[in-house]
Amino acid sequence: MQTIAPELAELAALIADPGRAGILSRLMDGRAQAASELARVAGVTPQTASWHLARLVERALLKVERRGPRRLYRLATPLVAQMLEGMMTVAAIDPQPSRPLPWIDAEMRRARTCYDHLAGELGVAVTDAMREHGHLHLDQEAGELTASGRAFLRDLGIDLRSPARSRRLLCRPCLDWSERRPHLAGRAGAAVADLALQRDWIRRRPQGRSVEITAAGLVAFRDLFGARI
Amino acid sequence: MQTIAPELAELAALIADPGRAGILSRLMDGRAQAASELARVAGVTPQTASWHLARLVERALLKVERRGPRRLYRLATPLVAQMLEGMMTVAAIDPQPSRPLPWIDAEMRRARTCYDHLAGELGVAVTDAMREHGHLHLDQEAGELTASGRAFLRDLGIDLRSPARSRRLLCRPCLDWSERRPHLAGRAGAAVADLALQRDWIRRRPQGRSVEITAAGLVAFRDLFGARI
DNA sequence: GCAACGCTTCGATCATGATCGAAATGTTCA
DNA sequence: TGAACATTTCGATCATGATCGAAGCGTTGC
Repeated sequence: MQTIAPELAELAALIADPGRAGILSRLMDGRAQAASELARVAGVTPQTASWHLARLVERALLKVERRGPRRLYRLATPLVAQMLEGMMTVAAIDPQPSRPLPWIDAEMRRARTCYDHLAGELGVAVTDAMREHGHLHLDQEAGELTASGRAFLRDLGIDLRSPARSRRLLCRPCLDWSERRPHLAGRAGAAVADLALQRDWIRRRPQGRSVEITAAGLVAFRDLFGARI
Repeated sequence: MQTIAPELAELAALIADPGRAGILSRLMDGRAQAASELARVAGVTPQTASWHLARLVERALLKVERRGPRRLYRLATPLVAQMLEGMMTVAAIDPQPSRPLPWIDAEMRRARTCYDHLAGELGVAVTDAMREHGHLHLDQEAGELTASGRAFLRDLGIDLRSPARSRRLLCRPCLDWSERRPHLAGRAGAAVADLALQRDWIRRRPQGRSVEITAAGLVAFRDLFGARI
């Protein structure tokens, strides 16, 4: 039975090193980072990080662009982010009753971006609020934006039309590994996160992929979305 | 930045061994298999397979049930299957221009089950046909069953109502790693696969997770679904 | 109870790959 | 052109874990 198992193992081996896992995790916000920053989060020397990065690029998990004397690395495709989402979900479950759950950084748990959409308590609260207001149907597997939801996002100034065809799919669930419940992803989720950044409801923290909810953001998420946050 | 990276690496390390990857791949059809069968597909001795299986169970990727003198292993949750789907998708891409694509077993490419739904050429053909008949909207991220699609499945004898609430989500895409295009998954996909097995349109092959399309199945998929297969 | 069978545990061996110091490469700016 | 800086390459060392033979355990059936 010739199958894909060898490639699967090879891919997994690439993620199996704590340094490389840290690098990939750091890049899950979709932005590009310099090699030195990635060496820092991986907790290794620059030369070791360079070795790791070369392997990740070679296997096309990352792509690199030169910006002056530094090299910026980012996830090669959204597919890689989606794969990592799925792995983190399983990694966070680990329902070994005896073993205590890993303590997760409070800022990460509170609010972060997951590639292009909101995650953490914030992401789940916004999703729950939209669901309660009838803007959204969502379960672990699938999601659907209602007419009410389309109108709601339109009123917020989000244009969901795109150069694609008229009938479009906007909404998918993404299982939040820290909250263990689904939050809004897909085009609609990305649009909400974009809006929040543009209106300064959230700000990216200089390091890590957690975000800070501004005072204006707290008001907006509560009043506009009805989120309990 | 305390994050989930160490757990991610640990999880990946578990999949990074070719033997364990083969075992997990073999179990992707959702059924339980005996340790000896899994040793065979992994290409290792029974004692080595036992060691691998113990690690996978300990980390809750698999669960085991004793059936007489033998032990049957299966994926612990659908979440594990979904994670492996995502990894296989990335593993199959590997767009290194120089390296030739792995040759994929013809039977696997033709038709197989992906946990609970159809995959391979068959899965994609059925999905495409449903899409062309307006039963389905599907892109890489999200999916939606139309009213026409609900009626179509109802006429086939598929009852999509479940003990859950009335407005339900049935449909998600699953990126087919051999065809590199999305096929139908979620509750609707599982229902179609169930139907095909019940009506003997497909038969599970004794070993491996590829399935055989019967003569009746070929007719059914072509005439009932309009699939080009 | 005993034999047959499936599976697991133990112990020793062996290979792979992660690491960092040192040095080289490449880019920018003066 | 030369200095400063980011990153990569090279080489040697070291730790982890995959493997299988041999032996042990547990279940079934006679």
